[in-house]
Amino acid sequence: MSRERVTVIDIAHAAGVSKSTVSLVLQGSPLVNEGTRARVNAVIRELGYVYNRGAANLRQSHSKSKIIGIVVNDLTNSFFAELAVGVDMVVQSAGYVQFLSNTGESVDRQREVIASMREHGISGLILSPARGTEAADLKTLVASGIPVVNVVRQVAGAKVSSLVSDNRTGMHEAVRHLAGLGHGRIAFLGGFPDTAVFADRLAGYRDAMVAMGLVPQDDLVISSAPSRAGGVAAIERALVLNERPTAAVCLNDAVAFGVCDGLRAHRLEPGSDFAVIGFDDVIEAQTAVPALTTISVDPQGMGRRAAQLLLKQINAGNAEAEAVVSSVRLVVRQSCGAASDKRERLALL
Amino acid sequence: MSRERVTVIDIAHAAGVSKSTVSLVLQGSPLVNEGTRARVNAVIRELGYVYNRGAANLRQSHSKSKIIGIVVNDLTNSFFAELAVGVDMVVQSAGYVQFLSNTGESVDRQREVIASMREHGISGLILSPARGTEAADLKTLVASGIPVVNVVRQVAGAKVSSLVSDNRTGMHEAVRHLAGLGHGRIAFLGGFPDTAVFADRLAGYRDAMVAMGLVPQDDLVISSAPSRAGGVAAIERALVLNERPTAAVCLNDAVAFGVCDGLRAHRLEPGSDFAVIGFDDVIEAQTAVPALTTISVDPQGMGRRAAQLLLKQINAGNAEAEAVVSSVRLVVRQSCGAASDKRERLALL
DNA sequence: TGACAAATTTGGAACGTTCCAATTATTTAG
DNA sequence: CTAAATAATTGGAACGTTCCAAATTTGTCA
Repeated sequence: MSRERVTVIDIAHAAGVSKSTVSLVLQGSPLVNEGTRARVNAVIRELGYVYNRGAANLRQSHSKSKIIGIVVNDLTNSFFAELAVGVDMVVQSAGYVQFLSNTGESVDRQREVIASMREHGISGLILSPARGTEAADLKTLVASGIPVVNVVRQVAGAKVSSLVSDNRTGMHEAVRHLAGLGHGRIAFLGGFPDTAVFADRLAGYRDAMVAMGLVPQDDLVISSAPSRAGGVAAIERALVLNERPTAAVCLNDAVAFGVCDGLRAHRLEPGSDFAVIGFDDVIEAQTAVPALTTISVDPQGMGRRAAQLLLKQINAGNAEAEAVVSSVRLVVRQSCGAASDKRERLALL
Repeated sequence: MSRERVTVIDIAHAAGVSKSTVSLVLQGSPLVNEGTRARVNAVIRELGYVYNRGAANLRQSHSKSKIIGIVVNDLTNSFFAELAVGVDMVVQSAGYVQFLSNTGESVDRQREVIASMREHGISGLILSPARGTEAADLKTLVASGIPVVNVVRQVAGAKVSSLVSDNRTGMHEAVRHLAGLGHGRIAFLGGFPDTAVFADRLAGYRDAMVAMGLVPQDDLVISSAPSRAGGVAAIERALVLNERPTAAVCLNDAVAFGVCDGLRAHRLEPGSDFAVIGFDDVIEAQTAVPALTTISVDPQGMGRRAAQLLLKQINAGNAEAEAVVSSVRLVVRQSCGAASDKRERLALL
């Protein structure tokens, strides 16, 4: 079935030039005569030649493999799917192709896939590290000069670039908005306490509480898995407190959706009976009912930026690690029961 | 920064054996003495050697690159994200790594990414073809002996394996269920008429209509983009018909969600005022409000099966193209206003 | 036209692995 | 103890490209 491969030598032969010339044409070198170039290109098309990057990589530097890796901790979360799409867009148009793997929060799996990607010679890696990833896990990778950009989560002590959203400011905004609507008992729901994201967002929550003259009570901070199911669990616990909160900021949109589910299970309507704000602005946030008020981080844009950052580092040879924080903005929709929506809601009744 | 690479020769030297022996160890050959193997492995770890698959591929057959490609037409659709996760699971544990690309329904982009993947020497490809893909687009790929498995959509005339869900039977089930609930005017909403998926599902709809003694009227078949926005548009058009439908089967879940949105915009509550059934059973289907009655195709399982099929073909050398249709089942939830849910609904009032 | 410069082309040595045939070391059988 | 068989190891060619230094062709100017 598989007829034998057409190589650069076959092309050279058919075009009546040397393999070196063909190679030059392949690389778009300006050194070759226009006529020759045309002839070679014609033969290439005619014989159906396909470039063998493996062979080329053997001779060239590491950083020219035109492969980047992207490994995320949970691809079923649409935030990461979006992120991957963003990355794909920019690497694709830069002529790269991406290895994508999902770790499902397993550091073992993560170690394996990164090792596998290294064997294949990736020029760079975009990583949303699994929970529990340590700087040591990235040690050999960075030592070998492969640029790494961490997204979403940082790894303490790792000398790699990172792109995270402005978690603290974002959560600050969310709390301020709720306080502005008159809420005093605002809960912080969801997330694993040992993650940087949790810490940052919680810090923003606390900042804002004191800034708005409220008391950040520890029992209003309820951690859980950062998932829809986690959200349900968290609101369950919040609703049995002696002094129930009247509003909540959630670690992310998934948790927020779960919180809405949980509220309904208790005959409470999110938006009118209880205000909830998410974080991320995943696609479903705007179409859900009620539409979710959330902090928009534009996952696809974040993917694009991460890819650009990575490509910059790849091309720069050995740029310094760079930490960029991506700004976020509050998107007010219905789930927080904002004034404008209240009017609309009343009009319906 | 990047210190020079450790090669098999360095290992050989340090372990006091020849490079051939090291190579044998790397491949887990039984020909090498246990003592030697242990010594070599120790050195490998010690020097931090990383296997260079590019070099190995140069010498080995095409089919051993341990890379498979997966290209989908819309990664932002969580159906495909799920599918990719399924594929990743099985290829990962088979020691493969996957190139993943998104075409966004562009055949040009698709052509580019497939070409790029070929250059990198993929051993096989899982493809959910962009709209408008023709058999000719896959011609060179299959001619070069690279196994291809089409998923979700087939490409007429292409001699490649395919894995599609049983669209016809699934839609048949959906319609029969609605008819059983007493609905007579059932619309078929969403999808582009020039796709095989549309044709199959529509056929199932028509089958079932006549089987249930109903008349399949053409004005009840309303095509649109197979997206949430398309669903909104489709239901808009359905609601201005002289004789409004009272229920709808939708091309997929995305359309169904859009239909629900559109219904609410007209003060109609999906589930009680109008029955809607989707297709795919994406993750959100069970947590949405109302939970979506839909035809479950288990996207992740489908990804796993596609990957298994592909790996089988890769290992077989040159297996025949195989067309497998994956069975589906109706999952009754709230959006169709099924009896069990009506009771629950009444209890709430 | 000759000399020099510029433009183009080229052979061969790498790159890091696998594979083959051949070699050497170790057992086993007689 | 030797021959044959078996186990283990090995050097070198090959894979398809790029890179370098050198060679060849073409063009320019006096």
